[in-house]
Amino acid sequence: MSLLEMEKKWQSKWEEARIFYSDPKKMKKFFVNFPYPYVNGFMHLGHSFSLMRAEIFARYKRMRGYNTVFPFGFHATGTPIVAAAERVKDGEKSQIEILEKMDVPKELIPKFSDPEFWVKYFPQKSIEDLKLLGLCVDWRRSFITTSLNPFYDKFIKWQFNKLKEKNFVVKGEHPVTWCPKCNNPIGDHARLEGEGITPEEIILLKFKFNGKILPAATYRVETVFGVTNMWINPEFKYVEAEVDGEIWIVSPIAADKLTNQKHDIKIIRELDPNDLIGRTCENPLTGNKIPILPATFVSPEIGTGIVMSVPSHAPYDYIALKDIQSNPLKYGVSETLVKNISPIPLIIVEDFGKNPAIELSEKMGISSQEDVDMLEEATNIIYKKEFHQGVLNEKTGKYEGVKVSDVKKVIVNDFINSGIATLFYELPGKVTCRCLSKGVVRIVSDQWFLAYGNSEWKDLAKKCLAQMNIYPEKARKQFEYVLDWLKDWACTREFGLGTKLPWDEKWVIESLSDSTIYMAYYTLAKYFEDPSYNINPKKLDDYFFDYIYLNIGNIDEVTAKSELPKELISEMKEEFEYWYPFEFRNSGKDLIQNHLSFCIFNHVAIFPENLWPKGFGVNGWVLVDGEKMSKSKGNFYTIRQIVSMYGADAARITLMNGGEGLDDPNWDSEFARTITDKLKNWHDFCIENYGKGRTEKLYIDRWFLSVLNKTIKETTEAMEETNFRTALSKGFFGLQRDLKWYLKRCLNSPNKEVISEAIKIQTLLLAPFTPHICEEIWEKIGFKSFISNAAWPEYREYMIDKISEESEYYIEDVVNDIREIINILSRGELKALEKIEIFTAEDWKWELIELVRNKENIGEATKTAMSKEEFRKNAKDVNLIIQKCFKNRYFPEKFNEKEVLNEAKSFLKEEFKTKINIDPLEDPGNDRKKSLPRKPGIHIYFM
RNA sequence: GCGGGGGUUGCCGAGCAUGGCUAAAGGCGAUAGACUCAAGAUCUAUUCCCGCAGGGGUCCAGGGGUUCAAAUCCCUUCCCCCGCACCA
Repeated sequence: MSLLEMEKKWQSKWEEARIFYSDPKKMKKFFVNFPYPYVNGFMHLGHSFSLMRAEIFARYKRMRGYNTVFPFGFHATGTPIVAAAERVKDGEKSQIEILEKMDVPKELIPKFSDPEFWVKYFPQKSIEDLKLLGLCVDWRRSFITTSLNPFYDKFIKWQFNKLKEKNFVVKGEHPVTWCPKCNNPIGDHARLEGEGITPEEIILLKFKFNGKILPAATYRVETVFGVTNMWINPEFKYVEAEVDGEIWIVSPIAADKLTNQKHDIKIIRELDPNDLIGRTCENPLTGNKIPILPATFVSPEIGTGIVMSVPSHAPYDYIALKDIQSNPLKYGVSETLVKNISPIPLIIVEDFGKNPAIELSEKMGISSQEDVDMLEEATNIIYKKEFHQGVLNEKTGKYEGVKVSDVKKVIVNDFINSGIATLFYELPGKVTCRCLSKGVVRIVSDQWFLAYGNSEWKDLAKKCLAQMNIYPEKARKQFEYVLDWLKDWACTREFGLGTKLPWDEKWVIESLSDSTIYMAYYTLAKYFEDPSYNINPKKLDDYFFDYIYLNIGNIDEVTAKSELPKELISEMKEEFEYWYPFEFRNSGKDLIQNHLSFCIFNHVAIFPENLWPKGFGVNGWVLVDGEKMSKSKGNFYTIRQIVSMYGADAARITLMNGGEGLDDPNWDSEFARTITDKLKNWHDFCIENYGKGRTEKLYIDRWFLSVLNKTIKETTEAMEETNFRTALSKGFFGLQRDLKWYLKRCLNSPNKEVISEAIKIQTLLLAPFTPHICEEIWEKIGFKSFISNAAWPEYREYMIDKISEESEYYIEDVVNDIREIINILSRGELKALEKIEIFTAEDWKWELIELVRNKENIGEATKTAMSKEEFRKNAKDVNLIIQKCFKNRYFPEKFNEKEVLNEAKSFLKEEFKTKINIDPLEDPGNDRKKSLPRKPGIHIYFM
């Protein structure tokens, strides 16, 4: 039978027997889950590693005797699917290609213009794929999110009502990237350019100009103390406008931006920049009168089109100033106006002198304000240096002596409070919407937030984390950091699939926010998804979830309202109470800073302490043969591709062998290719050897039983910590090596009981990883029930036999020594051996070791030894032995070398295909003298 | 910059929290041999350098230190990866 057939066979047997359909039982339970994937495509290698960790742990715990449940849902909330469907509708080529590349049948593609079709198609395909991988999932509990699933919809509404009751959902405003034409926020997926760009906060400083305001936009408020002049662009028109009751002068584009940022704005008239150039305005902070000068580097697109000039710390300003001072007439200003302008240094930085901008501009050889690239670079360097290391000087008044990075926020607040500055948002790069319009920043008001910044809430979350298992424990710090740092999260959108905010239906609950406590929903999904229960979602409201999840209300009321049988409601409630909380949820480490932390927050907000999450596992991102997986590199694989190329068992074990901990696991194609044969060989070996062999007990059998038990111990420990790679390394590769040695040592004649035991143990240890082939072996060696339900092997302490392990190391060392000598002497060419003689150490050498074992140092030891006549006459060897022992701090325990060697004699004979003499009476080469304890003298005779 | 994780012998990766049996597991790759008409698979050996008797030398990002002894402890420098959000 081919491996593929084997996999098919067992997958259908599992399904028939419904062995992974887990229901409450009077047993200890284990609840494993995985963040449901977003259903805009097939599941791929990236998903498979994280979910495989959940899978392996689930199978392991099942074998450890836990009633284990592993449910699996699908996520459809959010905008990407809607946007993609929209694109299909528009016949957009690139989107259609994406689908084609996924091997979606051509005739189905038009159907993808409906988001609902995605939500039907991909979950179904994903389930197929995951079944091919052999997951032990209870598929009765699968569901999709959003209002397309009325049950889930009700559940999310309940969740948000709960949060609202506790004042954890609050209203506020926040800036978004916005398309003025579509009248919508532009998410990353809806952009032609500018992915990842988000609004940045900048400050407008209100310079006074004849009762009007010249608002200069800046990231660097602290430099207002050093402004020497203002810049405006002489080539563009400006406008005068009434803004929140003041008269502002800004570029027309800036006027538009202000409208989107909640400012009341009315344009009064257009303004020629030349009417401003040459005149003076007033620094609102220092009261200094400063000239308004022309500069072409000023862009009307950025900020307000008005720039304050700080030549000491801004390369642009310095260069522009130099330009104009060297040739005022060219710029149409009088010489007297500019000649006395000199930079005002404000910030002290270690690696620079007084005027960093001047130094750096000159060092880089920037000559004109048109050298944009170099100016940008210089600006960046200076900004970073000054922000992180800079300290303000005496010109900055009360801020003197403080680091820029420490005082920036304070300055901003001070300025805003005193009315000389206001907040403004700007995009740090160009964002273009799919409709080709340019994105702007818009302040969205009446936005709803989850108040993760709330300190009481935070404290509860931290308490929860402290009680949780984190796998690996190393990741805990990261969680602690994130819980501290999380701020309020905008939890509603105006667009996309999802559940409507129950009390404000213009909003849809955002995708990360509707996925925080849904693990509790799995316990009920089994009922909701089964039509035979005839549950009407319209009847299910908060009262229902209150009762099931929180034990609020009474059964009679719930029965009446839901129109469901009392017994069913009780069963559902008991089901939830049985399974919850969950023990293990595993994901990529990228979800630490949002989803997993949100999961903690929402649990502690809604559920009592006994229902808080018990454990999270996190892992790195899958590499493919050492490289990041990406579609453009052509190393992007879906689960179905992987399974069809290598088979499920090979794929599973390859994934788990790829890595553990927080390191990025590596999918090794070479390993995947070669492991199949190893597994197949194991299968064949089991069938050939199980229940066969000699009945006589030998010394080496004891050794192997000891090793077997040590392996069980180490593998189990690794499994408990979800260190699956270690588990494979000990429990498979290590054991295989030991088995090989065992077979060699007993001259391929294993003891029947021992070999059968080994076959059982090895197959059991492997079962979570490669369940299909293990089921097959299990069946063929005569077990009637599934290995998936078999008990994990128990470690038996009394089987551990230190002495036989030590003796075996000794034999190994002897073999290695003999081999080394042969290699050196024969130099690669094969010479036939005549015989090998082995001489064990004389008793007095062992006695010497006993004598010096507890001595402080070599001198002490030598002195003691030499005081005895019998050692004195072998002074040279005594010295050698003492030195060796002390050098390695290793004093071997005495054992009967001759006996051990004799036991292994036939093996040695077989191994070297020659005669072996142990302690022969004749010793013509005086080889016995060379023997040391645990290191016999060896003499090799060639033909 | 902040927070986290790392840098080990051709590659991947153990070991490092409890320093000594560590030239440093295992896998992969490579080389040689066995098997085969042959390829693959499998098996055996080798895979830092030197060595015609089991030995010696140099190694674990760089530098310094502690110690009888350091890949392992301490200090310092350099380098890489991830996150810093309103997105699934």
